[in-house]
Amino acid sequence: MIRTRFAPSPTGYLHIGGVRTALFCYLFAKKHHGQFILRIDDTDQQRNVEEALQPILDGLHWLGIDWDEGPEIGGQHQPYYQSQRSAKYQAAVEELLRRGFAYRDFAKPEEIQVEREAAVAEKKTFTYSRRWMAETDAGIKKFEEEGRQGVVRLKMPREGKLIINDLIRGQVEFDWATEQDHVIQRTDGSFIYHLANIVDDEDFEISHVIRAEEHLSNTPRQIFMIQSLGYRLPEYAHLPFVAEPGSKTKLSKRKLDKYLKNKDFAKLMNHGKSIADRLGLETTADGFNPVIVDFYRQVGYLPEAIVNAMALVGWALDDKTEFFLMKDLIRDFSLEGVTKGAASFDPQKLFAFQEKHILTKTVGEKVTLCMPFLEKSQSVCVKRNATFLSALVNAAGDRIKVAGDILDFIDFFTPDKALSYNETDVAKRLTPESLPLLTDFRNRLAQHDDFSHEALERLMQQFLDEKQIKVNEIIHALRVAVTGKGVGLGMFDTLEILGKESVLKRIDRALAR
RNA sequence: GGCCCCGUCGUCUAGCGGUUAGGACACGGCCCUUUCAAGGCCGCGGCACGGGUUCGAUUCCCGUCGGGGUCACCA
Repeated sequence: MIRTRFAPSPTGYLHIGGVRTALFCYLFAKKHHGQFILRIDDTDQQRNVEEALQPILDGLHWLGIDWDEGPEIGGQHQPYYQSQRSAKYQAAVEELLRRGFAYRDFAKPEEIQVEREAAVAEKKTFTYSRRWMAETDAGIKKFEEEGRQGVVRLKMPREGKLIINDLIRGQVEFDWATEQDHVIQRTDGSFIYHLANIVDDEDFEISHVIRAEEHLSNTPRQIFMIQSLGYRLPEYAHLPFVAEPGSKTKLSKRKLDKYLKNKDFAKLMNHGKSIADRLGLETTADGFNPVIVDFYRQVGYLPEAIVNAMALVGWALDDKTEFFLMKDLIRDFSLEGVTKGAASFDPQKLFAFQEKHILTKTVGEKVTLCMPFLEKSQSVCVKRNATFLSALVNAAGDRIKVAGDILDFIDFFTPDKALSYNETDVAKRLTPESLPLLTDFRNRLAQHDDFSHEALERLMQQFLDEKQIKVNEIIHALRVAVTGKGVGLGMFDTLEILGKESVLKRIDRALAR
């Protein structure tokens, strides 16, 4: 049975790089009819674990990355929180000690630091002298009488090689001598991640450890523990990490200021922010930015677009296929298709996937997606029914890229007498030449009852023929009069959707300016 | 600094000894057009460098350079 796991720490947000790792773990498991497990790495006893975990769970649910065992649903290997698994870690530490693969150490941090700095000065690999190592009760007692506090360290081999057969990178060699005697249990008795990690993987029967490349260097010490405890060695697959836009540096949530200097990233952010502002959402950089999944949910991206985009950061099926839904990915995913080099997060490409995916949605689906955004809008709105919204969404067509873009058309919901005007457009389009024509056309409209798109277009054509003018000479003025803006939907769609009463009121108001 | 990983258009990538080095996003131009989108067509643009191996290297090997990761009583 193939079993993979994703092991986030409760940090309060789901990072886009984490999504990619979780997705690949999920896809690999599902592809092979296996199971995907979610485990929570909360070994450093944070408070508010539940609170900091919820956004991560919500994000995964939203994306459709569902787990077979883990928080909320439990499973046969529970608990899935590392903070609740101390007894197992304690047993493992004791076993390591008993077998002589670990020892108690009483060095003070500053004493280790002196040795480490000496090694750096000599440009050599740091190797701990084991001066404060205690392997007997007498030794332990002696150090304790000096007032020293002990930790448990791994007694790493100091010769020979380790060869890791990585499913993505092939054979990777390490010299044991370059590895260090890492701490696995702290002075206060708590456990270090690497220890907890391998104990859990064994306990959860994880067959494939699929994680980001930054863990490759940590693998030797984990394998040492696995072998020392007689556990089964999982397969390893180290993914390239997701890098910053236009760079090869690992993407991090902290460097938002830097990313915003990237024009494409800034564009994505500003688009999202303009929607969030109109919804009255908090947009502090800490919780609202394109590195965090919740950003996309809040402004109305499609989860399938995010999944599609992230799947192709570091993976490809062939030289042409780019559109994938989750089911396609499960069918087509393979570790052979995973790239080795770090792949940078491309905001433009992600947006392009959003455009492609929303194109597949019906008007009805888009209405459902847009509705919550209108309901949350801060603007003063006229109540409109579902038919009205359908007509609007239909006319808007592919102008609605994300659900929040419906707010671009908020003027359709504004009371006629509260319509705001873009003064630049007014100055440019409501000219002495166009105003008389607009007045004439307004009167035609007043005598006309059929406000269907087709009828209005015929009416306009008649008008143009009679006046011997081109459509350009009036239509821009008409648009500004009716919507207050120089850009918008098709003109006849606009008139039809607004309806006769509204259109006349708006034109009159513009003419009265 | 030690160790490890990586290196094809600006970006994501296909390529697994012989290709006019393919696609996508972005960008530029043209067409369509009532604005804005969308769509159609065309274009720009790449194998980091130097040695080998080979009849032949983007592809295999070595080195150089460049980028990155990791070396915590963080995960």
